[in-house]
Amino acid sequence: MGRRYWLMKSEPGCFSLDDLRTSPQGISAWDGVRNYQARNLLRDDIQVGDGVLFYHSNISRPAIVGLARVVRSGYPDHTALDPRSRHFDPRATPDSPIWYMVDVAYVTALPHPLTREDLGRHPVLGTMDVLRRGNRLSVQPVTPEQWRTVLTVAGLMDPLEHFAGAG
DNA sequence: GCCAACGTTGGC
DNA sequence: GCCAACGTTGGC
Repeated sequence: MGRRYWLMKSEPGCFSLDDLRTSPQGISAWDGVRNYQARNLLRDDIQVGDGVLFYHSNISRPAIVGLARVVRSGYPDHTALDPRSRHFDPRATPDSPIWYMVDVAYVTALPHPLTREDLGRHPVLGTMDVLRRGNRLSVQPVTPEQWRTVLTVAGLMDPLEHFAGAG
């Protein structure tokens, strides 16, 4: 299986793209996910090298604000074992950790954030899961086409590159 | 701050 | 196994 792409949501007041950028070596665990569907993605599907769209939620202008990549695949989320953590889950044990996380590395901020309005009026991006009303999944799959389109619309990829070698 | 949508819990 | 109650998420 080749590289896959994901969108990860975070409230910037809790953990922002800038928090990731300024983490040691630009790397942080994506911890605290307490939803089984998202857990399954973290544990089973997300692989090293996968691309991540970093999305800021629960603010006045929610938006895709940057890119990250996965640098460690799923491993037990130890914050579930820590009674002092606000992500503590008394059901979790070292043998049965229940919750999983991955490590992600900062890649870049988008020159301009892509707001929901931006996404919604684009023919390709308008179908993204994140726009679906009531969708609360904090880790979501993104298609390769959506990934490429985000990069192009954000100005991170020269559209003329498609024609390289064509003449 | 409001509230709709969603996931989880727990009584039955 | 059903489903009402509850807590949380997250756009607006």
